[in-house]
Amino acid sequence: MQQDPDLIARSATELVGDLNPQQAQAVQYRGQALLIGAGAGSGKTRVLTRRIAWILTQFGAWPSQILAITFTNKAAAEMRERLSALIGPVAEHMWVSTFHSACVRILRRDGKAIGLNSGFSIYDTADCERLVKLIAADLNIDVKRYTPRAILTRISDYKNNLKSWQSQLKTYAPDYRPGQRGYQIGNFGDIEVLYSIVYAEYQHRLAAANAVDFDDLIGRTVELLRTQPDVAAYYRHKFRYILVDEYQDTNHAQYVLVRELAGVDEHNAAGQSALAASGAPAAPVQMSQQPAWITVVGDSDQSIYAFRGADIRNIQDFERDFPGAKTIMLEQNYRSTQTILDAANAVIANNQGRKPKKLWTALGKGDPIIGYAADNAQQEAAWIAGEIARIHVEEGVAYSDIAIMYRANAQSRSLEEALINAGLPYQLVGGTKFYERREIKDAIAYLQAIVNPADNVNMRRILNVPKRGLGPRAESIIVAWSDARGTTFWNGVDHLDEIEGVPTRTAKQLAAFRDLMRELSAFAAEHDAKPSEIVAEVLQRTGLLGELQCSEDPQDASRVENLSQLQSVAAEFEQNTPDATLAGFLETTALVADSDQLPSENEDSGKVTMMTLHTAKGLEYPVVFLTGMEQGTFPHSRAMEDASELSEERRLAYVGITRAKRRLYVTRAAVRAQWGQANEMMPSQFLDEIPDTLIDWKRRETGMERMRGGWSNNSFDDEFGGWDDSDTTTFGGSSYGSSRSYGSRSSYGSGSSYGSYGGSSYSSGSSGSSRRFGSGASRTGRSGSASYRSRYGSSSGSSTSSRSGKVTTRRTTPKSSSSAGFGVSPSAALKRDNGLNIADFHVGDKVTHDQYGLGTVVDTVDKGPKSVLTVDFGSSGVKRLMLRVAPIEKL
DNA sequence: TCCGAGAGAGTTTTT
DNA sequence: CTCTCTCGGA
Repeated sequence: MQQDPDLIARSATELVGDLNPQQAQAVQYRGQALLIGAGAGSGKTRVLTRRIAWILTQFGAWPSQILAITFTNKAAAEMRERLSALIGPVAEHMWVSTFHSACVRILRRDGKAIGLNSGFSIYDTADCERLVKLIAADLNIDVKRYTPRAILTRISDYKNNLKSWQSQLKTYAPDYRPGQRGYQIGNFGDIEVLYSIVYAEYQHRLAAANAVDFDDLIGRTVELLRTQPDVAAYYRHKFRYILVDEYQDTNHAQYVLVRELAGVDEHNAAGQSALAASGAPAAPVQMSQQPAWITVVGDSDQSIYAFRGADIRNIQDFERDFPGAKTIMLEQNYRSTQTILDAANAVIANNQGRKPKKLWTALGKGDPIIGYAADNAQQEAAWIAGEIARIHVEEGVAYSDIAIMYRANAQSRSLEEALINAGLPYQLVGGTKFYERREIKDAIAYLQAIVNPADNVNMRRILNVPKRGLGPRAESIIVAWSDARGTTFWNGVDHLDEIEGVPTRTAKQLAAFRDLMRELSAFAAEHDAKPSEIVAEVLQRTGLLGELQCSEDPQDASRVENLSQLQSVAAEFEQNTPDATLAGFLETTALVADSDQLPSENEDSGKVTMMTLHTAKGLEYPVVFLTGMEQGTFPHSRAMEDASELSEERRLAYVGITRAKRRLYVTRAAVRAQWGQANEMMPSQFLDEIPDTLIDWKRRETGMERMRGGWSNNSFDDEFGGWDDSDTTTFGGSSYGSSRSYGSRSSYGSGSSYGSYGGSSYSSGSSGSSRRFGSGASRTGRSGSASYRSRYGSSSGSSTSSRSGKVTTRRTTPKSSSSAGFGVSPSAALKRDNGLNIADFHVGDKVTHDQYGLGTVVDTVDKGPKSVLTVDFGSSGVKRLMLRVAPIEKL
């Protein structure tokens, strides 16, 4: 067979010479189904890329015959990069992508057969929620009782298990016709009835809008392959080798998709497999009616996405699902020290029903794990910051070699603050995503509406953004017209002249909107290959940018910046993409993941990385801090009851521990504020599961625990929950190095670009960066802290010392809150009255407003409890305030 | 229609 | 605490 000139031929020695026997075997295996059980750090990406190279050069396959699936774009990009290095530029046109983008590609090409036009929109969670809300409003569903989110979760479950809306409807609500108007959900005995109806309606409207959601990308591709034999035949003929990474995280739909693409079941139906008989089967490339060869790589101990429908049985039952499958286990770890692996092994061993597996390493014992028990989250964060500063200076550890991990995004706040205080550069991964910001979503909605005018959700979203006097009233006029004709919202706008009873003003504004969209469409059509120019045009012409630029609100300044960032992203896209289109650009924005924003492995960001444990999967760092090791935080409180959910938490712990290469820290806090409410936290059970000999506790018990003789016997008095102690100023790590005070350090690090990614605004740190520090101190008036104060009030501002000689200074200053009585919370006071009397105010008086700041009274109207005060706040404008409830204070 | 203010509800993890 | 929704007033 003639080889592609772009393909660098690699000899067998080059491909497997430096591998261990199991790895080499996995690379070379010939057979229809191969499961590589790849423990953490066992070099699976290496094996995967080598295997692909092997298939190309040794089996003589064409690059186009390979489909390699990963879970994130970043993983895909990385694999492609490694492949390029290994086999040359040919890797660039191979199908190496995520499940989702592979499906987009298939659906763009062949989706027409199942009613999807190629410009279809991909709805993100927010879009989907909007759609469900619209439906709920139309069907008169109480969204307080049945939240759109809960409904969507259910719909997602259906889709992940390939339950069609048709079958759901048949079972639970056979009388419902999707798209019928004026239907109101009445009484239903079974909640499934409601779900089924919404599901059906939801799919109906998605179809009408030429849109799909994330789950549909998989589900509808399966539908396509199952219902269109010619399409299925095309892909089955095309892909002869399918490789799936992170197989333990596949859900049922993805599992079926792989089978369908490979043509496994078609083949089984046609006749019995010939491959079991022959010892060394020929590569399928020569016999195209054979199913494709499947390689899956995964580790059932790292399955952490069950909440999203991942079914761990896919990997556990692989050998049963694919008869004749070969399993190869990779247990040698090349990443971590033995100490770290021992900890990981010990923790995961507590999970029931798993195949025993023991990672080992040749790297030696290494440092002990370092433990630290803090009094509260702030102190935990401060200690971490101090420790990072220390190892950076004393041990020369680069910031970019350090990662801080936590269970939930909410935990990042205190860590961020501590790093800022310590002057350490960091980068936050995840949290509020760039593409989820309001201004970005608005801009994208325009683009989406241009590409796909049928997209009712996005079209309706932008109708009145920026404000152009087209409110719910105008919207409903159009909706009524278009619904009655079974057509799209845009069609209604487009045929505005045919609609009767539109108020003149509204009609005029609607016409302006219509013309705007027509012009933008025309512009987009002419500049389709230049998404960045379309973005610029949209931002300008719609007034999206202008509105923000004129705004006084400082937040809007960063929004402007984000919008210009969007334009840069578009420009970058069109530079890196040979056949760039606007639709293509939108696709990339729809399918980005948190981890995609991480710099690739050979880039040194020079910053400490902070992220959730989920995001951290697949990554590795020399130094890892595992924070918030408390019952209720990690394992998460919602997961502690259920055995299988707890197992998943434990796998998450396993993932976290095995991210560390050289040194692992585990930290916890005795008190963690959640929602402004402080709670006592017990140490995580996962800490107990790590053999004690592996952990070197720098501080084992917290101050309070010592005071009370440990946490083992007595349960806590609720009053202790109210520690109001964010203002810890000094503390010493009991046995730790020289006692120094952390947290006040400010001279390390570059001192610039905190929390920003790529010099721009990906992270949350960029907008309103310095808002709210030490929030704990402002919690006054809660019953807990009030009683705390009365009991410990004498120690306020002074030092409490405990046996270990630890010195902690706290300040519990109650913030002066506007004229509310002692012991009454400000909000409770507002509810009744703020106690202000209109008689006390006169024109010319100065007042301060919580939001607007200083102002001058320009008018008073005495209407008893409904008295109104008019105040000129200067740059904030003149406001009329209901005196009774206004957050103001007289000066 | 727009705006501000107040009430209320919600936080696990995410392709 | 923070975001969203609802309500009342101009």
